[in-house]
Amino acid sequence: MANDTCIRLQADIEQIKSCREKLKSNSKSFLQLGQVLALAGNEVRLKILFLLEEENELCPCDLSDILGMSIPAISQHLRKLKDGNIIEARKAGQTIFYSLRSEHLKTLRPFFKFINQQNLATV
Amino acid sequence: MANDTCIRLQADIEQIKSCREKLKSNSKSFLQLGQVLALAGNEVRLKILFLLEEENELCPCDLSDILGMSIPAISQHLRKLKDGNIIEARKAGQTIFYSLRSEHLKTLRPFFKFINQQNLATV
DNA sequence: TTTGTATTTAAGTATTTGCTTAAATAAGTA
DNA sequence: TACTTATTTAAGCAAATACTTAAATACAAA
Repeated sequence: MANDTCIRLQADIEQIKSCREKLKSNSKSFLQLGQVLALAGNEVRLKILFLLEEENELCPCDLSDILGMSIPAISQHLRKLKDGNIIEARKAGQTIFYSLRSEHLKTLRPFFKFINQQNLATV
Repeated sequence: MANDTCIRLQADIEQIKSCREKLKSNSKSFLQLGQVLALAGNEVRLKILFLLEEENELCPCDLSDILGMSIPAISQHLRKLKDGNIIEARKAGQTIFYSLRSEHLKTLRPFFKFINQQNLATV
């Protein structure tokens, strides 16, 4: 945070002040949305989320097969998604089924929509 | 990619096959969307994108003031967004104004909408 | 109880990320 | 021309990320 040169001479001080306030009043949203986007911004996790939306629920073993990745790698991605409250777990015997939490569906649905639209466009 | 244990005994082979195909036919979308989400998944860059949407265009110096960060730090974030084709630059004298590229607005708008909705909800 | 299956956890590591400081460009001004 | 301003680039570094392998946990069946 070196105070080198700024602020610039012709800067619109009012604009800068207003921007600072906008950030401040939305700070919670930026943190919250940023976390969800950071999780979805990994290609493996994006695929996992997409598959959970499509199939309703899947277990780590199935995801490992589908994505061609090791089980621990999948499990660690699932933990991140679970820690971020994006997915939840259901136990059935020794199998654990993961599914999307409805609270975040509103945020995620535009992504899925985008993917399905792209698919229609290219086929 | 250790082939440790999977696939599980009661796995639905058809489901796994169908999922693999879904991923394959959408592979371009996952790559593309994943890159945009990875860029937006950083809180600083999310704020920059939000501000560019609100203010139309801003220069690195203004963003540095608004966000309270060094100019090089801002500049490097802007370069990432530019490399990802999310923003574009316009030169005016020695000042460079950055703005959102319209192609990606469709993907980004739900985020801004979310932020503004949250703001309404909490005020 | 032993064995096998499904999953998680832990430790190690190579790569990426996001900043820092210092130097390099580029364009206006004196 | 030299000096300031706006921005980028480069090098260095601490922290985070995403995998690996090996060990631990939990449940079910023989």
